[in-house]
Amino acid sequence: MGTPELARTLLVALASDPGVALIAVVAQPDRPGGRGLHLLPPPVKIEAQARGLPVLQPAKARDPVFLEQLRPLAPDLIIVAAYGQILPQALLDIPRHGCLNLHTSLLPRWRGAAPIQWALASGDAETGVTLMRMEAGLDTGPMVTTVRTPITDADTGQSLHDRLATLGAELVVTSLRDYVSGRLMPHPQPEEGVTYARKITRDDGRLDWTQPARVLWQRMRAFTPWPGAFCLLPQGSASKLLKVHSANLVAAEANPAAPPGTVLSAGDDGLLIACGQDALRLTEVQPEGGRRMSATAFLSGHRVSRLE
RNA sequence: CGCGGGGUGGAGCAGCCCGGUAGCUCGUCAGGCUCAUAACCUGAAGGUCCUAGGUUCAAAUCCUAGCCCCGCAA
Repeated sequence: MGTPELARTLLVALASDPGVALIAVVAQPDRPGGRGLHLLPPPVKIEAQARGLPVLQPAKARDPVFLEQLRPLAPDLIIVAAYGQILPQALLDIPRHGCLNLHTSLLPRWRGAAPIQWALASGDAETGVTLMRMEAGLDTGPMVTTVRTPITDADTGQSLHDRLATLGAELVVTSLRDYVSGRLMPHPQPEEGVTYARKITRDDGRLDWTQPARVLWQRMRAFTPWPGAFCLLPQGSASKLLKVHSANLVAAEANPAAPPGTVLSAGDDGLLIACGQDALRLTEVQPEGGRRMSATAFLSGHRVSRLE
């Protein structure tokens, strides 16, 4: 059971394991998306269909009709990755070996919806994936295995996601047999260190210049590719959106007088913006309606003294 | 028919409403100055103004259709 790219990666790994017999794939229903709001099938569905696997897409996983549909399939095990819905106990009880969840953090840190992003946004030095036995609670179940990976300055939500997806898929494939045979026993999560990774919203991408530059830099990378980082470009009475694709952290030279958002300098090396503490050098931006471009290119057609 | 912005020398933009001389910043090239707030001065090269029709004496500009890029929304 899963929905987005993470689940697709896992599905590919499982499908290539001759020891695993996939019975069915469960994903969230197709949702309208993209320009024009066409109905888009989730990545895991596309992959499953390409491999001729049955796909179930219940509107609600707790729907009794769905549960009765699932029960006769008699799965030994259900593996879940970013399915996107709470699974009721009645569902967790169906497989003989229970349900395993692949969670993209080092539990109990960052339980919840957006663990990859919040690990990055919070400046964690490392993160990882946890394979855990599911309980009714939100990511509270006992852990089977874990893989750790350091977070580098170059990491973004995208790069971390891809890496964790690969690591996670390998982890599942390598530990599946030991779990089923009982050689790998789940152990409870520590009670210390629990944090929650709440869902990301559009507004999380908004750059608040009163924040320290380091925080903005971390959030920028965390929220790539979505919602990305953006601020407002004052234009007459209105304001236009300005996305920031890449930026560097710059230690503040003495410039306490400049209010946050002030353009400290602009030139071939980008746009230097005053923050609550230190400064951020924007090197690649994208004005609303335009394509992404270097800050230098942007400056050729725009005079800007302040961002909001 | 979800909403909206855009396609103009190599790059980024203005001009379009109110048709009539191709503009600005950067880059390139040549020269000057001598080291400059992102913005020193002078000169030069470089453009089928996305495409196809239409209106007009005249279309980057108005009308119609199409292609391409992007933001919001998910």
